Amino acid sequence: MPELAEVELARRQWAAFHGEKIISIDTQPKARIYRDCPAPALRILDGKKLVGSKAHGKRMLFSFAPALHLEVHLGMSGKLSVDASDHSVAKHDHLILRTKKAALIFNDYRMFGRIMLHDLSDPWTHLPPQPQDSKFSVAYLRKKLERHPKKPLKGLLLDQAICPGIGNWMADEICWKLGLHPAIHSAELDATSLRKAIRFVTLGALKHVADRNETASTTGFAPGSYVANVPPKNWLFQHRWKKGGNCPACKVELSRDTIASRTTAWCPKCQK
DNA sequence: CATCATGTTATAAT
DNA sequence: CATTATAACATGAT
Repeated sequence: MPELAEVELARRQWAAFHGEKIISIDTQPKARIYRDCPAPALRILDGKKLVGSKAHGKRMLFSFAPALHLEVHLGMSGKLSVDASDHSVAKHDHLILRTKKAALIFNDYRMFGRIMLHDLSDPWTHLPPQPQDSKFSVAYLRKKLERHPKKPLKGLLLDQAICPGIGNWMADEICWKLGLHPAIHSAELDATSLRKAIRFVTLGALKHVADRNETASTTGFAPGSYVANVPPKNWLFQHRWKKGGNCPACKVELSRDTIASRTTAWCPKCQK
């Protein structure tokens, strides 16, 4: 269920244990999340200290001293959580890193998620700018619009090489904020207003979904000890999956269809 | 039993 | 060749 704000929240679960040494590792070697990195290779983390972490788009990077990194992608259903260090392996717990204080758990029932190991000092040197970065400029977006003139707006927003971290719900939210139909071609778009809407939604999501959980997510480690906050009622998010959901602005019933091969909800009155 | 799910990627089609 | 569209992946909820 992860887009950039949910990914950031997941990262902070494990980040609460920066400075802790890994004392044992449990893996489910047959799990598909190991398709890029065989499970036995993770033994190299044993005895190493988790020293830091960061996120980029929907990816997370957990760093171990020295120059060793575990990259995690949650796919569609992946979850990171923490529990007491004697946590017993639950269904779909594919990776558990145990420290003296806690168990760091990666659980993913659909297994679209994945993990990778890197031994470069910085494995993330060639990633595109994130919407929350200063390099995500009007000029950057204008260049992308020119390069992908026939792409529907929704598809442009979902393209991780263009807008890293944006997923299905934020893409719909951005189209709604723009007042534009999600199938409109990129060639029709104005880079300035597009950037404004993207930043409003991504920065807002980080604030509503990730930051408001900060205190709870970094204290204690009982599963579910933090509240899964969501954007406010005047965001499309709160209405888009309800059957007969209505536009939070004009109250007209929302339309839905498959656009850019994903289910898309929009307001037929506000978005033309 | 059929449909759908907050994602990515290999392959096909333009 | 570059861009765009579609199928496939695996499991669970409805």
